[in-house]
Amino acid sequence: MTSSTRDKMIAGAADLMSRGGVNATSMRDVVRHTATPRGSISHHFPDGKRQLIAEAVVFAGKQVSIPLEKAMSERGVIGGLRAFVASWRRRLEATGFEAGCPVLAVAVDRYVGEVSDKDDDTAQRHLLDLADGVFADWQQIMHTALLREGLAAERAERLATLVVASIEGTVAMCRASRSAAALDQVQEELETVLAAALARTAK
Amino acid sequence: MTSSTRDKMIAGAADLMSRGGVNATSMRDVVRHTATPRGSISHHFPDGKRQLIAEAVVFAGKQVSIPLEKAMSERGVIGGLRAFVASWRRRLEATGFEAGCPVLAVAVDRYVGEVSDKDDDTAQRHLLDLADGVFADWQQIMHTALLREGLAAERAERLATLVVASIEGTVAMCRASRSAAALDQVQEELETVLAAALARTAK
DNA sequence: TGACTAATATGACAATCGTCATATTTCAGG
DNA sequence: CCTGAAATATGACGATTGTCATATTAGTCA
Repeated sequence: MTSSTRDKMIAGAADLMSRGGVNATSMRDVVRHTATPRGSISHHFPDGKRQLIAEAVVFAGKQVSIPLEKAMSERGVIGGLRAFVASWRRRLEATGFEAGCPVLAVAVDRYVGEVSDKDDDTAQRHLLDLADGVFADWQQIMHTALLREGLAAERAERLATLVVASIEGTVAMCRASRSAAALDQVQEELETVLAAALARTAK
Repeated sequence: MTSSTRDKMIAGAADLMSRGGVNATSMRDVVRHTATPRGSISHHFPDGKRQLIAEAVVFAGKQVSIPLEKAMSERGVIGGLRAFVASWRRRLEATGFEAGCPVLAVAVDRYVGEVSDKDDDTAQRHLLDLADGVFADWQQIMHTALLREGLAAERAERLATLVVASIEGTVAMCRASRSAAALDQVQEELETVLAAALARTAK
């Protein structure tokens, strides 16, 4: 059995990263926040903090993509978008606008803590590749859902990028304003755009 | 004369923040990166790092809003959008996709470095208020430009939020992918949305 | 039960952080 | 030139960071 301690550390790291970014999340914070033994860090994550962050990014990616894919196939593009936005709004309001997206945090922050500049660069590139993969994953789910409803491939790709990027930006802005108003506005405009794009192919 | 050292520190802090976030930007990095005297930090910024970050946010906000406002009034909404996107693309490509938006970094990161949790909360809230003010400033420039071309107030507000949020998110995603492709896609869709919204009022 | 590995506990290490006290330099105004 | 304030230089402080070495416990299979 893979230790539950490991999973708790990963989930806790993702949560802390979503609240304060990569460098505001210390290993001591993770064990404090998750009530896990500090002595097990190097045992479960022999590559140290960069490994924990990397696994937290992948974890956060799946945590979003799995329900997103289900909502897209069950309720269509518009319904999937609504579920996507609703999950972010729930997270924002449940935490008093303290928690955002840990993947965006990895994309924005530079990981510090390597000894040489060479290792620092490769570690940073690895984390960025993982974040990029998560974003690409979310976009592809949106992309295939749009294709399924008849959109042209290039248009579907552009719209998928717009949806993911705008919601990522909006979530961060909502944290700054401590209000979900921006999320309401963006949701409405995205629904309008998607509905118009889908209506054009349906006629 | 207000010291040029002070301005260089603020600009350098904004630059480093846009590359690695708030907590990856140390005061020693700022003086190293800007070749400014380390002994002058507490002289020019008696409130320490939080003051430097705060001034860097305001600086970065004006650095964007001033040319944005000019482009909006000279070239209209579509032209202003293109100038807005182009300036971000230039920044991304000129730095090898290392530099992003320092205001987004403040919105994503939690500032650590205060002694008490009480001071930490108020300092964090202050920085978030500044970041929120910058975003609101950019949105309002877009908002008034849309009003000037005949859009209804609520629609103009929603579109302004969509534009700022989606571009902020896209810039971060472009850093992760080390490619400006997402920026191209988002720009095209935003232009389509704005053109359609403006055409409806023009008829 | 005995043995062996996984898991956790504990303390220490060097490095870096923001900040501050103190000393020195720079330089405009009398 | 003199003076006083602004600006810079320098070193140190305590606190925190990631990491690791060592020791102890837990748990599982023979």
